[in-house]
Amino acid sequence: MQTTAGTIAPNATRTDICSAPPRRHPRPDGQDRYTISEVVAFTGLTAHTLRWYERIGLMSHIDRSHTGQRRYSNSDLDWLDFVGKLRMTGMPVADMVRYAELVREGESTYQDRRELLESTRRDVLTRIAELQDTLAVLDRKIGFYGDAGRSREGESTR
Amino acid sequence: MQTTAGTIAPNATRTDICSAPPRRHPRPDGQDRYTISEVVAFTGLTAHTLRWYERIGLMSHIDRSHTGQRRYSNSDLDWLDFVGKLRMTGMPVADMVRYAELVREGESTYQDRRELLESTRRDVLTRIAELQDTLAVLDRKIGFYGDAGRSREGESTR
DNA sequence: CGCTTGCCTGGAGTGCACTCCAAGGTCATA
DNA sequence: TATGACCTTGGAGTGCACTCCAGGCAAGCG
Repeated sequence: MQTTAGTIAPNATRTDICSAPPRRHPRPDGQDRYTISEVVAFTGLTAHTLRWYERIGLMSHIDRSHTGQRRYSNSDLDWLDFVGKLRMTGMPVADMVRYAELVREGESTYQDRRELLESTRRDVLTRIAELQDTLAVLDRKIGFYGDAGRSREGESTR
Repeated sequence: MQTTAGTIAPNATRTDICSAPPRRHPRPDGQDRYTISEVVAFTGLTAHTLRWYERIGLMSHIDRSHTGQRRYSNSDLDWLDFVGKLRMTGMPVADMVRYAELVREGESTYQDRRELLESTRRDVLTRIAELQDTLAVLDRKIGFYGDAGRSREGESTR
């Protein structure tokens, strides 16, 4: 199933007016009724996982075809993108569901959402710092094994 | 149980001669026979986890007191430190066990160990880049909720 | 029409990394 | 010497995030 994934579709009709990142969708708005297997191809998630996300409320109910099959939209794809980012921060799925609920509750939850994102942001900064620390340790050890492979590293499993 | 955690003990007798990072141990070498609960306090791991690490071969057998209780050494602490770093990279425990086995097998495994660390290093770099990407997305969204809290973000759960 | 392929559902199963339990031995302090 | 905190073991249990299964519906094609 070859799709036009990667097509640059300028989504001028969307509502994210300001500081919008250049989003690209496989098909322009209006023709965005993707089957589950197309979304699998776009996102790398499995169909199981997509259905499960819907079941637990991480996505609101997806449009259906007249026979009941899921038809995903461009904004579903955007949401999945964002969920993927949150997943990379190590945020538990339950917290993502909480965020999704806040979004569904409407504008009154702006403050809560902002706080949640800011706390996530702090977590990300911490994690980056930890990883850079780890990188330094790895570089040091790789140095031992590479250059001075002879001199014993002070390493043992105990 | 207050300990002298954080004490700067110059471990001049250790074998990591070159490019050694300034390691600090709660007690100097020679008096380093920590109980499991001391190690819990130092590392933040649970006693359960420490015993489990030993069982699965992530640590080689720990010294025991005359009655069979575990007594951890400074180099055990160093190893746990390193394991903590590897854990932060998202490396599966099974891979860490593999690395531990390589260390136990001796110098003949230098090449393998180096390759493992280098592949881990690449993973870490990738992860840092992903997180920085995520950070940009978060900052953008936080901007929406903060400054122009009124203008609708192009966000919905679908 | 039959065949294949794709999709549907609720519920059960999987793998990972712990996490806890029961039953008992040990150690420090009063 | 007694009390209570700490330590031991093998094996079972937990929580998370999927992952799969059985049984069935629907569409496209020779």
